[in-house]
Amino acid sequence: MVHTPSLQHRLPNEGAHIHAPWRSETAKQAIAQSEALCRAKGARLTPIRRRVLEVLLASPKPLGAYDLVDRLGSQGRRMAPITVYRALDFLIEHGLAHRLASRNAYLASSDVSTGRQTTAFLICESCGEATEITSPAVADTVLKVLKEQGYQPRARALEITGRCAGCQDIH
Amino acid sequence: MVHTPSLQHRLPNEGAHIHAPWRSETAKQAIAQSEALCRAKGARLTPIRRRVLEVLLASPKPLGAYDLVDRLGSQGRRMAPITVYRALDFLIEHGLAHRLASRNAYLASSDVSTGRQTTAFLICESCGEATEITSPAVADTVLKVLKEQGYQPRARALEITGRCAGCQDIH
DNA sequence: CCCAAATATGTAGTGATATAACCTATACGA
DNA sequence: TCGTATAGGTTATATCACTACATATTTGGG
Repeated sequence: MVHTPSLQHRLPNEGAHIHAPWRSETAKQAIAQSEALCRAKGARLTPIRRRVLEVLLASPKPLGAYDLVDRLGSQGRRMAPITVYRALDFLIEHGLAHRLASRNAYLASSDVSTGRQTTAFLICESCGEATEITSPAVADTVLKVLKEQGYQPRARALEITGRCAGCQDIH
Repeated sequence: MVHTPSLQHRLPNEGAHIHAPWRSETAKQAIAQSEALCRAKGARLTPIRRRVLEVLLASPKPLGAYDLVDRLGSQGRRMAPITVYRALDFLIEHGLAHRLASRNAYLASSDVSTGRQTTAFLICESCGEATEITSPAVADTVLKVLKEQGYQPRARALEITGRCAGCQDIH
């Protein structure tokens, strides 16, 4: 059991936050935040990168790189895979998107302000939906374990697989 | 850098255990355990599956599927990738091996007796070595978060990235 | 403003990972 | 021992990701 009162008592549910970026108002807000963040950093959120981010934000589920190719190319000429990968690299590097290694899929960061802290993804093995959470309890525990083993932590994403509430009884 | 278990497994660390299956005695023991486990379950640890497991056990680092193809085929005819993948499927299904999604790599389960409990892997982003640990603290925290979000837990592997003690100062 | 350097994108090809489809061989129980 | 289930062989292909190099665009210094 991990005790981190200073972090936990401020938040309900031990501080796990969830977000719903694919709803259009929220997505607009996310784009605005991303633009602000890039401006502040001198990073260039070009039209291509912005479109990739928009498509990711518009999807409730993580998308594969070639899914993105398809969706981005629906209007006009098909985009080369490498172009999408480059845009994804940019977005990930600046904390605007994440890669789910266990699914070879990408999703928009739902809360840009958290930056590159340790976040966790709950991934439903049935429907594939992913919920991004920032849980101090998880972060603290992970940090502690890393420290114990002499590892220098690198803020990365934790992928936790389960079966979401809507998929409990299926199959 | 390889750490000797005798130095680490008694750290005051909330009970996180590490293992060193690639040392031959330990590997032999692991094979014996695996055989016993398969017999008990009526699962067939065939020669191919056993060889794949042995190669995994003999490696201090996770191996890619095609690494396995190379190592297994060094004597005699090259094994088809699908054959290795099928063996890996078997081993993973029975808790004898794990897949590290973040690296597209596979490693032997270092403690067969823990079965399919929640285990965690500390993966060094520099040298690629992976340390399997079973940490009650991590398991509890993850379970709690899953429960909060209405997820039904599925015992899976957690991949935690960092930089191991031996790679702190490099690059 | 113009040019040079840095950054971003286009284009073609390839490497790396994983599986499909179909068939044959072997093991196991009735 | 025969039939079924499981394992493995063979060929081809799907899927994911990147290399190498050319071109275009942006940006800052003169």
